[in-house]
Amino acid sequence: MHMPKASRSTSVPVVTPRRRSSGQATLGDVAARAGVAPITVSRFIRDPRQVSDELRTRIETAVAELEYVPNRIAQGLAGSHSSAVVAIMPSLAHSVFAQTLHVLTQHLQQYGYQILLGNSGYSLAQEEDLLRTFLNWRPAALVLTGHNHTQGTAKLLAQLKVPVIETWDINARSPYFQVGFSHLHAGAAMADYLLDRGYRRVAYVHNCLVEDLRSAERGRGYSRALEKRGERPLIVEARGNTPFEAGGAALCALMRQKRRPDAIFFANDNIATGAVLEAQRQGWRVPDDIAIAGFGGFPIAEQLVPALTTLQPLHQQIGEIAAGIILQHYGQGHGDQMERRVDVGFEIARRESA
Amino acid sequence: MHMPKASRSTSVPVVTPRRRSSGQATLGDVAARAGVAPITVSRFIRDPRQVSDELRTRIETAVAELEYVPNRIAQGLAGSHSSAVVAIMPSLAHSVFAQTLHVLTQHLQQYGYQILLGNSGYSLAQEEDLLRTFLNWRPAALVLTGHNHTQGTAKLLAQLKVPVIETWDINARSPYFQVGFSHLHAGAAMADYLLDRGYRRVAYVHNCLVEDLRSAERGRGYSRALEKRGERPLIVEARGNTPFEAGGAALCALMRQKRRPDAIFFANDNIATGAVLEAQRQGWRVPDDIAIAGFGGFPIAEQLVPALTTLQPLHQQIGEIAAGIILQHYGQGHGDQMERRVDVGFEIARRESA
DNA sequence: TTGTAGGCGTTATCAA
DNA sequence: TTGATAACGCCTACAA
Repeated sequence: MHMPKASRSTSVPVVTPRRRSSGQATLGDVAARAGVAPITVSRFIRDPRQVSDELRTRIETAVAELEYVPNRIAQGLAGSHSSAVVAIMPSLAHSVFAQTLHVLTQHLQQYGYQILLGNSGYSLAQEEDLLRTFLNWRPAALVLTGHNHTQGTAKLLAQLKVPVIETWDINARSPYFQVGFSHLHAGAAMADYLLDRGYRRVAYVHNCLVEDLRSAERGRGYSRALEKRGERPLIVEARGNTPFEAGGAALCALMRQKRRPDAIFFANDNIATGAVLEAQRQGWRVPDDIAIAGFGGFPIAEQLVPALTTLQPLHQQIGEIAAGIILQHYGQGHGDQMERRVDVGFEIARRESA
Repeated sequence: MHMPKASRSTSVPVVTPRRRSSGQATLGDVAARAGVAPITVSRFIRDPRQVSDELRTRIETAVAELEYVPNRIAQGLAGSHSSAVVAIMPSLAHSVFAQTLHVLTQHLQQYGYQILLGNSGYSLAQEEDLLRTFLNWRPAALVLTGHNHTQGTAKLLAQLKVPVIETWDINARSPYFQVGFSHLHAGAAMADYLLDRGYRRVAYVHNCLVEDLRSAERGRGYSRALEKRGERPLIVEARGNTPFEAGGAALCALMRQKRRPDAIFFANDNIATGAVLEAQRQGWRVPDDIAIAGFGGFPIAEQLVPALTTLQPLHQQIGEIAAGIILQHYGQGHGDQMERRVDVGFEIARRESA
């Protein structure tokens, strides 16, 4: 038994060391119970093969009996990084980002990683702030959205030794992992599709999220495609309390113009849906009076009457691939691939509305 | 200058202690530079008023010069709690939870809290697992969904000394903070509304998420209301790849029954939307052939043709109120209220579909 | 394969 | 108000 040294010249017999702990079993507790040194348990936890069969059994028993769960905080402090994966999203109100996060969470959780969530509100400055804060958690990896960052962010990222993954966008010059697709190509592809279908006056309508650089990038792709075929681009901002309202309002505004478009490419399926429903209320026929196309491949698009033609990024896997990169970096999961740039691609879901 | 003690009787002159650190300035570095003890800097960081004016100035300078940023991991290990707030959600694929998280994040971020995100997939067992892991992070607060937990979860929660907030549901017996509304009442309210409108054969259709206890609770409310008025409840499960598909399929199935209902109450607006759109395809008139009501007050509901009657929980504030409780507990934010149970209530948005 | 010693960066406790 | 000391729970480096 452990006997605390007597305090100098006082007669106080035994002072129980007051513990600050949370009552959870620790590595030391397991070690004591199994009759081994703490470091052996530590090895067992990280890689059971490093421990002999006999000790392994004893430790396994002790772990089970004490319901021991490794303390990730302590691991993080002692090791070079924690088990936290930082994810910074521009918004969670958008279902696509929520979806990515959902999948990311699911995959990383089961391998013992935790998600530290940041919400940048489409602001690059906020992204940098969040990054500064999160780096103090010594994350095991970073998952960001897009490849546009402030200089400060770039500097911080450059010093990091853990994987950094940029999602949703692909850009040749980034030094980090990327999982996404080219929004420039996507915008051009939909514009080409509409032109090929015979529409000539094609407008592009996006939400007024100033900092959503990806929808702006699609707009650039759209513009280039139109100009290449001798048509004049028309980019309009939609405003409203909800994306549905915004889409409906934008449609009405465009239909009132003297030189009204014959097709509209919306920056996402929600505003496109708003437009389809507004057309229904107004009695405009889609696609005869006005063709409507969306972006995102949201589930609602397929159910609308008429069903919405949309550009569907194959983004379901973005979260999954991002998780895979992290797991593989740390030697977990199934080592499928490890390319620095994964283009998940997109396809045009050709339906009735355009 | 600091001189390391000579190792016992060896002639090795000076062994530079190898640092494993990441090169970041530590509390000790700041203390050395300011000529004070580390603990004094620690106090300064947590509450500058605890330090005399003179030392405060010196420490401030040192912090600035070294660009010192506290290590959250170490704080978490040594302190009674960290600056992380754990949020465990049943899913992020559902926009309502994503929304709550979105707001929670926004509010807590600006006060220096970080969100540790868990995804329980509607499983109480998983919730317990996540909780065990997350408790090692010594969170400053916990935000959970619902008041149903495993025994293990309950035991863990009972030991905690930080605020625990259950969201989305209200139940008188819980000892924790609660922010939400009564799903039992909500279900009954919509059933009563439909009965009051003259519908007699009212069915309830919910998604087949076995563990979504809240939609089941609304179903119970619906059943009670019907029985109280002498009608027979009919509860049906909707199945499909997407909620929209599921709603459409459920509608078709019900319309084919010999004793077909004259009104359907859907467990959420997405499946209700699927039903409205399916009715449109099938040529069934809503509400004349079949009345349709939803739950959730999703933005799409208002835009549909016909617009969807829905029960709208006033849930926008759930995340905000939860954040407020946490901030107030730690003496931050604006001290509005601090009731243990906040009923955000709901209202029936009466529209064309029922 | 197993163990010892010391450190990771901070805060709690107690004493001055 | 300030400081010395010992946690917090684990991991790295090195030795046996």
